Amino acid sequence: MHKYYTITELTREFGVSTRTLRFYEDEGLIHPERRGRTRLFKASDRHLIGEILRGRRLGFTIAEIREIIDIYKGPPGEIGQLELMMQRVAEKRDQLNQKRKDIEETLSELDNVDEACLARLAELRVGS
Amino acid sequence: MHKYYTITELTREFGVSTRTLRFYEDEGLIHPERRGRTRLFKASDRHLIGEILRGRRLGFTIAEIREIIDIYKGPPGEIGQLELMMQRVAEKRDQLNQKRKDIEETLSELDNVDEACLARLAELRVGS
DNA sequence: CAGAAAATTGACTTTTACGTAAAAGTCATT
DNA sequence: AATGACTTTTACGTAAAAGTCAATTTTCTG
Repeated sequence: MHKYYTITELTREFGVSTRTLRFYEDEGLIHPERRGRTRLFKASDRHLIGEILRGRRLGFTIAEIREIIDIYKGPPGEIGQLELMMQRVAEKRDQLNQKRKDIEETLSELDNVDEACLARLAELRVGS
Repeated sequence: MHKYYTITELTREFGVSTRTLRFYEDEGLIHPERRGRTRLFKASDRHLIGEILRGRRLGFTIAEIREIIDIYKGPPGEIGQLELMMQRVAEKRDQLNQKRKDIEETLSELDNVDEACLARLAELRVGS
């Protein structure tokens, strides 16, 4: 039961252009099958595109996204490789924690602005 | 008690180039004073640079960072303006919540990878 | 099987966010 | 007065990440 997706189905679903998906293929991030010259995307490709775009929303570059994808590809066999991989995981985790902290800070400042707006509105309604 | 910062003091503190800070000035994000032609940065400028770079780490464009900064500039007086501002705050909050969700998902996948690595390492040590 | 609709490649363009180099001006020390 | 560390403006350059356009296939549909 292989359901294949066409490129435009996916562009519609994810809100990106065909050019973008082809670009990701050129960059080696995805490897859709071919029937003739036409690309056929499987569920796993679709899933991967989701992860790529998630990385993009977080401001990661293509190179960084590639690193993350490589990590997902599953643990290798050899001990040295495993330790290196765990180190890379730790680095990515640090980056993400930094971003999360940045988000919390920004959100809390937005909260302040919001409260200030509400307070000012209340004043205006009473008729300061 | 005006302590001024020079441009290179700030580049060192924040790990950016002078070009970057001048660029942010060109873009109207910061407005350092001048003594002659030389820029003098105050504590408030320094603080603002911190917020700009925080936005940058989160993958916001200069235009988006400008929007956020404009929001911080404090609530305006008029009712219509206030409502518009609260709307913009809500939009930014949505963006940030999306990013936070993206982060949580990515972190949890990294956790899986990490566990898989640990499991594999344990196997290897026992001697599979 | 024709014709429309969709997909392909390739080349060129655009936008963003700075980098870099040139040519001076500023300032504190020696 | 000279050195050295900074700083300025102006201007052109560049890498990343697509967008756009044109010319062809390919595939789907009636």
